[in-house]
Amino acid sequence: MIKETNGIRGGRRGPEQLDLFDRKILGALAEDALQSYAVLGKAVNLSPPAVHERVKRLRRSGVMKGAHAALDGTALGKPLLAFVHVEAAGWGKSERLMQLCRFPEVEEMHSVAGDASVIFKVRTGSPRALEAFLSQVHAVPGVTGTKSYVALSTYLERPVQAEMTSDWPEYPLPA
Amino acid sequence: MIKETNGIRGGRRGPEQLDLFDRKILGALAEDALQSYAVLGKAVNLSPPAVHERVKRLRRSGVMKGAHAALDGTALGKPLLAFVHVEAAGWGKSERLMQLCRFPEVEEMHSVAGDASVIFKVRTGSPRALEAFLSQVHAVPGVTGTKSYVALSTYLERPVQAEMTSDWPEYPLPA
DNA sequence: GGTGAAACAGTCGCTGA
DNA sequence: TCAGCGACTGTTTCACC
Repeated sequence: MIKETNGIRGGRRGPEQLDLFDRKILGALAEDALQSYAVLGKAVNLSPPAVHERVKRLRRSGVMKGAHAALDGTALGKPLLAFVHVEAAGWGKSERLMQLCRFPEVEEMHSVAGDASVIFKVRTGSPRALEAFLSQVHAVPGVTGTKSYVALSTYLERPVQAEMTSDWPEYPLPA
Repeated sequence: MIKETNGIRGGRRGPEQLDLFDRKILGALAEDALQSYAVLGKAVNLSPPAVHERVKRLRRSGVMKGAHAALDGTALGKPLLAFVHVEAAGWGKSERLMQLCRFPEVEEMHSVAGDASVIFKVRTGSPRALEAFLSQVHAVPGVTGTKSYVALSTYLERPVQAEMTSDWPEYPLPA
């Protein structure tokens, strides 16, 4: 006989709900993934092994996919950030278009609903490099046009946040 | 007398150029910020203390700003990703608009050149929550309209890459 | 999930080139 | 002056309560 120690159903696996401890741990790791389990445990009132156990579980379940260094694009020689909207005849997502992801300048690629088929987020070293990317996009069969939005200032750029505003409509604007 | 051992000028400090070792280290840390200096050193053929010294220097100079955990939006209960373009009368960037960054659903905010003043990247739990965000945007004085691009699929989403394609125009499409 | 101990890696000082 | 080596400190991680 199987003892049900996991809450509701013993057989449930995968999309298990996250409790407040998990949210706090994930939020702290999203801010700084390099802090030790000791300080992490202090922040959430848990022992280091307990934190470690939860982090391992969160990584296994796929909620936390890893940790990445945050690099400064300008310092790396890529001061130009742009969002490129691609309009295409028919179904925009083609194998040919996805090959553009090979370029290290491309950071994101989404297919979207709206008056665009695909949106690229591109960080280049110069307007010339952005032009070269656009020429590559236009060389893809089916592409009918592009619209580029060059970032003048970036006021916020952060990873996925663990918190949610529980009830949006009534949520007050924070002071 | 000061010996010039740092390449060109001994007195230069701050925006020092990155050599191939730095690029490799940064690239490896962008992929996985949690790997030890030992394996990092093996990857770039450097001793662990040497790698550590370089990482410290890169953090001081601001090229590497930190490390963040990569969380899965869907697993966190935020399956809906959207880019919201804000059109505003006059200069779009207002203090009132920047307060929207307080919402954890907002991940990016850029002022851009093009037929939009500001672009938000928003990750919400439901269409209802996105609607609530849009209502907050429209409540900001000066905002004349919004255009939302809801992501249907995300084909690529990665941090700033350390590599650059040295010469874009002639760069061949990778197979 | 908490407590202890062992294994491990990060960190500093030293030596050699 | 810089890279490689060894000892100390702190963290990770395991077995047990």
